[in-house]
Amino acid sequence: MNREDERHLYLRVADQLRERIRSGELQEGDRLPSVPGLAADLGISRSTASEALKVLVSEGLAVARSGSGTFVRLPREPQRLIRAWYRSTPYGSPFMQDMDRQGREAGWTYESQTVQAPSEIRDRLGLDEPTGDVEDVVRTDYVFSADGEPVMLSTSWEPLAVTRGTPIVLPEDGMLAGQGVAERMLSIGVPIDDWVEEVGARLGTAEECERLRHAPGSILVTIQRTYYSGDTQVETADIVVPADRFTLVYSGKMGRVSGPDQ
Amino acid sequence: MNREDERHLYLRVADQLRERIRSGELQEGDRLPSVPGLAADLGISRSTASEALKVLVSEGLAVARSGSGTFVRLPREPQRLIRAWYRSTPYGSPFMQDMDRQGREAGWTYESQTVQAPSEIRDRLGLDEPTGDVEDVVRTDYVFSADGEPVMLSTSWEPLAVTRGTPIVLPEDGMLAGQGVAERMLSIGVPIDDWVEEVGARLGTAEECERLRHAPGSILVTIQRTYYSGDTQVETADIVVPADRFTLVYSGKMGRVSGPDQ
DNA sequence: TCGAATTTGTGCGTATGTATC
DNA sequence: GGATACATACGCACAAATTCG
Repeated sequence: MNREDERHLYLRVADQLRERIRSGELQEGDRLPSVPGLAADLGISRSTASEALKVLVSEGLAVARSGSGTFVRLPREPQRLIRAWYRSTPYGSPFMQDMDRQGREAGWTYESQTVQAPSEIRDRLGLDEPTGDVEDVVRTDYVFSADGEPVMLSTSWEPLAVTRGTPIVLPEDGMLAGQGVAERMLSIGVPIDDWVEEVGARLGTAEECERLRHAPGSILVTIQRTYYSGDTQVETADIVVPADRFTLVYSGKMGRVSGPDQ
Repeated sequence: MNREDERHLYLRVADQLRERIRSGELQEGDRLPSVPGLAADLGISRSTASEALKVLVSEGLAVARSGSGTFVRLPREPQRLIRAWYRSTPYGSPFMQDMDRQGREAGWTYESQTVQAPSEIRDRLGLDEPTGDVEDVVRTDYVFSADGEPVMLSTSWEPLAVTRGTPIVLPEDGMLAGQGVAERMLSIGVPIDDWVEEVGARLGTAEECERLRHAPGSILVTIQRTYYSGDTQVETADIVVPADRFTLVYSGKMGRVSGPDQ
């Protein structure tokens, strides 16, 4: 298990703790030895003990709670997030459906503001160069949670050219709040025909990890989703989910053309 | 940009450095200020300066080279890998098509062997418990390259129950070598109707990173692909691509059922 | 409600090892 | 070899969060 007899003290201490987790001696939710405790037991400095615990946290095997302790957190089998079936449904957003299917309680918080779209978003929405300081999109930041635990972040951008003057300018306002983009757009006569998702992965920023209550440096799966009505983009969103919690499931029929440009 | 006026010194220093990268003052490959340099310039301790640089490294914006310095490493614009259009085509595998479209020269090496499927693969292929030591799948390991550079690894599993006694038992043998699974299966009267891809991300193992000529610890996007003919699985594959090189593009029409179990 | 004890996190200092130039 | 750089390891102090009596 050990590589090259491990020159560094903090790595050896981390190995030792990891082994106690692997063997089952320390179980999910158990408290790991405290920094001062470890230091005293092993005759090492508190800094070194702290470094060792940080290794486990960065590996996702533990979470540190300030003032309380460091606790074992075994990686769960990632949940499947279905992203290609039944995309349009009259009852709630795709996320809610997915959580329902898995018997978990979905929740979300959001914050909308009207802004001028940055250039990357302009590209994705097919907007022309801005004229002066005109605000031309509604940006909504979501935090989605399952059983009260934050699990997905999303930033949605909707062009005011599409929604201005309609009852759904603010996504989470009015009768169709929480209904998903497709239903809201349909209600103002803009049916969404096609979707495109661009999937990647990267390390989470400090801010993202904090909002997801994840260790800094966690791997995130990123989705850039764009919705089309005919040939025009009517919404685009940046979605991130922690890679250790979710896998995305796409599916389709073979040999069919199913993209927006055909 | 800053949240809650950033209580912590090392985070403020990190912000400052990040801003110098974002603004273009520090470019790809440039050396960031050294730990002692930062400490002297800003009147902070070396430990704090070191912590600030670690933040950028953990965000993937910089790499630290012991004895040399810490250098800016901007993420490259990833290539798009189309995974939902024109899945079945008579001319070459989906990977070849994709590279063609981008004007890059596709290549691959492979190695096939007949083995007994491990339990996880049995699940994915819907195989029963093995009887003794019977070998029941053909496993093929691929390394795909673009312009001579390795960019994608794939391990494919095909049940012998489907291909035994046919000319395509070995994927890269005979007339249909390099033609993709769908064409090969079709040639023996097994049309592939549906595909399912499960997408995740994780750190690459040392071996994977080496085979991809990537730095150890790179983030990989993982795909578990399964092909169905009717209700039976006829192939499954584990595909990995470096997250800094590729994003995956999926697309579809809204509100259609397009999965294998409907 | 308050305070004492504990724990993590941050920040400072120093020293040493080792890689790079 | 010498200078410089990062990484590890030690020490200490204090702040902030949590727990518990």
